[in-house]
Formats: sequence, structure tokens, C-alpha cells
Amino acid sequence: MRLAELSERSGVSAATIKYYLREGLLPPGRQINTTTAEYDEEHLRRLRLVRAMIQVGRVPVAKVREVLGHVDDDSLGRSVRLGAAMWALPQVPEPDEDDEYVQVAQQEITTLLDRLGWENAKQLTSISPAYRSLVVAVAAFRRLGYGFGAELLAPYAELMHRTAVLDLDNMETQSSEAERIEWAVLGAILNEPVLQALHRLAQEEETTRRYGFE
Amino acid sequence: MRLAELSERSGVSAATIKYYLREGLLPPGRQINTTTAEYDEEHLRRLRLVRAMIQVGRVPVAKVREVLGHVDDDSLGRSVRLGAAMWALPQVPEPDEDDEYVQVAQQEITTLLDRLGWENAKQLTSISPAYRSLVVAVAAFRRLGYGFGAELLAPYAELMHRTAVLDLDNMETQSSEAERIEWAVLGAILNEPVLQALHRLAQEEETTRRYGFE
DNA sequence: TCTCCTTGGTAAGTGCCACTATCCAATCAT
DNA sequence: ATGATTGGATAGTGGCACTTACCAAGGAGA
Repeated sequence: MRLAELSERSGVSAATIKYYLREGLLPPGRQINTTTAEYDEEHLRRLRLVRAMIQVGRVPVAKVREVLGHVDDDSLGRSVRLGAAMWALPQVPEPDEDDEYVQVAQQEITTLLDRLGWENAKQLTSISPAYRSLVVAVAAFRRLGYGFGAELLAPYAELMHRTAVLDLDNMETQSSEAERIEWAVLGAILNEPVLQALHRLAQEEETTRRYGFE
Repeated sequence: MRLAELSERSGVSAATIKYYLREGLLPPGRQINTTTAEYDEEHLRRLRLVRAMIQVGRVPVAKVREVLGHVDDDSLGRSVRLGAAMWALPQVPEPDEDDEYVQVAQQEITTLLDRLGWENAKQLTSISPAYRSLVVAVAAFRRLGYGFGAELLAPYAELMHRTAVLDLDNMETQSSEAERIEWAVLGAILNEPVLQALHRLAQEEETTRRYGFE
């Protein structure tokens, strides 16, 4: 199919597809002659994945390129490829190590990880963006005078762990390794909007159960 | 305190504070004379809340103004004020009602809500941004050829409901109504980064438990 | 008093980013 | 033959969160 058809079938404007090609989010089509290139179903699929990441996952274009690089790199180990998406997700600015709230938050999170027995996560604290985001968010609570210590966090962490178990169980039902990788990318990037939305819906449900519609 | 001190104590540059004042995110200080205004602890607290929303919650400035308007409006009902923050959260583009994937997603979500017995949430589908986000995300999965139907969503929704129960339980421990409202805002805006971070940490933990570090 | 600094306020500019509009020469359709 | 279409390149757009530059009014020290 030509670019126009790719545009038609994906619902993405031709100009935007050209932009993605230029940015390396889509591999170039098979060049037929100087003015025609041929695209296939794989391009369409990749384009939809890119769109999902950008529109639903709000992943910046540069990060999408990075994630796709890992996804396509067969030489990487399994955890790395599975985790590739997660590590490229929108990041909070670096926590300021000198900030007292940040230090307290780090202590609380260390306590939390100990209490939960998350030994692997503990080893990743120095490099994990997730850990850094958590520090920033917990510090923000404390800065406003609200404690959000290990005892409050633990039940949330417990629930999130069960969620992660579901994620990986679902991932393992995919039949091919390529599908499992793609599912993991989606699980990291699209699952979060799903979880967020479910969480908000659940909050609406529970709020109205407790206090009614007024 | 003067603007310079407010800047010092909050770590926000004076120019940015002026910008927030101009945008109505901060109420003006008490004017002492034409070139001096006096700010108090309440301004500092509000400024920190604004920063947390913008930096950690990634809420756009216009939405912050909107949320604060609801928070400060004593005439609104409880659910509305508690929900004010949620409704102002970053929104996904409107789902295209004519899109077949969107229609399927809507059906699946209706099935899900029935199965869970979330009657209140069901009544809110026409107006709730959370519902719309969920539709968009589920449709995105399906468009890529992965099903994400009610049977897969239900256990996630169950977990998110428990999370929401925790949210509201925590909120109710706050002593004053003003604090409860502020907690709800934080719960909607800052809890999500916390949950996201915990989710990602849990994924890292579970992935390495299953597949090791390579 | 005169100078010089600081203050809060305002208008215009910056940098980033995801597109999007405009051209262009080559080629296809009739 | 000729008008439309193609892919590719370049430059422009619009939104947003700031930042910079500037200003007149006020205060402080000589």
C-alpha cells in the first residue's frame, strides 16, 4: 500500500506519517521508484502502536523511538526488553538529593521495600525511574504537611503488586515472544491509562456510594 | 512576607510566582503600597499545592485554576468538591463514537460495570472523563489486535476499587473539612503518580522474580 | 537632597514539541 | 500531452510554561 492508503487505514494524516518516517518511528517503505514507496501490514501495525503510545500513553516522540529501538533489538535480555517501555515512560524531574523532604521520602520508601520484601526492587533504586518518581511524589505530599509513610503506602503497594502479577500473567498468555514483547510495551504504556481510568471510576463509584450524588 | 521571601521559602522563582499571580493560581498579596505586597503562610501553602499539581501531577495551568476554583467554592456539594480535582485531570481526546473499536470498547465496559455492580459509575458514563479515558485506552488495545474485555478488566477493576476505598478511608482521617478537600485534591492528583510508581516498581520486582536480572 | 538599589507589575520573548503547510521534481492515469 | 498524485524536504504553526527585560514607585544611605 502507498502512504495515502496507510494514512487512510490508520486515520493518521499523511503529513504526520511523513513526520514519523522522518523521526524514525516508522521504518521507510520499500522504495519502488523515486516517487513511490510501498508499505505493508507491519507498517500499519507499527503506526498504530506509535499512535497508541503518543496519544493514549502520552509518550514523547523521542521516547517512542527509544522504546522501539529496544523492542526491535533481539540481542537484549528478556527483562531488558520487557522493561524497555517502562524505563522510557514520562519521567519526573530528578529529585533534589539535598532536599530534606526527599531524604525522608527515600527513608520511608526503603522501609516500605523492606517490609514488603521487594528485594529486587531495592537493588534497582539507584537506577529505576519508577523509584525516583515515587520519591518525588511522596516528598510532595510531605512538603504539604501530609504524611505518606510506609504504613500508608504498604496496602497500596500490595494492591499494585497484585496488579503487576496480573500484568505478567496476561503477558504470558501471548503465544509468540514478539507478541509478548509488544504486550509488555502495551502493558507498560497503555495499561496505565486503563488503571488510571479504572481508579478514577472506582473513586467516583465509592464517593457517590458514601456521599450520594450531592 | 514579601514576594522574594515567598520565592526563597518555596523554591519557586520570583518570575514564576508573578506568572502564577497573573494567571490567578495565587490570590494577590495584601497591598501595602504601590510597590510592596505582603504574603502569608496561606499563600505559601497554596503555592506548594500549585507546584505539586503542575510538577508532579502534570496538570496544565488552566486546569489548576479550575480545580482551585472548585476547591474554594463553599457553595458546592460534597461530591462535587471532592471530585473537582478528578474532573480536571489531563484528558484524552474525545473518543470517536463512529469508530467500531470505540463501540466495542463501550459495550465491554458496560458489561464490566454490570458485572461489578458499579451502578453509580454507570450513571455517570455520559459525563465522566474517567469513563471516556477508559474507552479510548481499551479501544487502543483492541485496535492493535489485543482483546481487553470485561473478563480481563474485572480483576483490575476489583483491585482499583480497593485502592479507591483506601483513598477515601485515608481522606476521612483528616480532621477538618478543608483538609479533607485538600486531601481529596492531592488524592486525585498526587496519588496517581504514587500508584503509577508503585505499579512500575512492582512490575520490576515481579519481572526480575520471574526472569532474573537478565 | 541626591543617588542607587529593590520592589511588584507588565509585555514581550524563549524553548520545546508535535505536528502541518508549502514546495518540488518525478511519475502515473487518461 | 497534461493534469493529478506521489514521496520527500524545509519551514512554519500553535500551545504552553515559563523568563527576560523593562518600568515607575518607594526606601536607604551619604
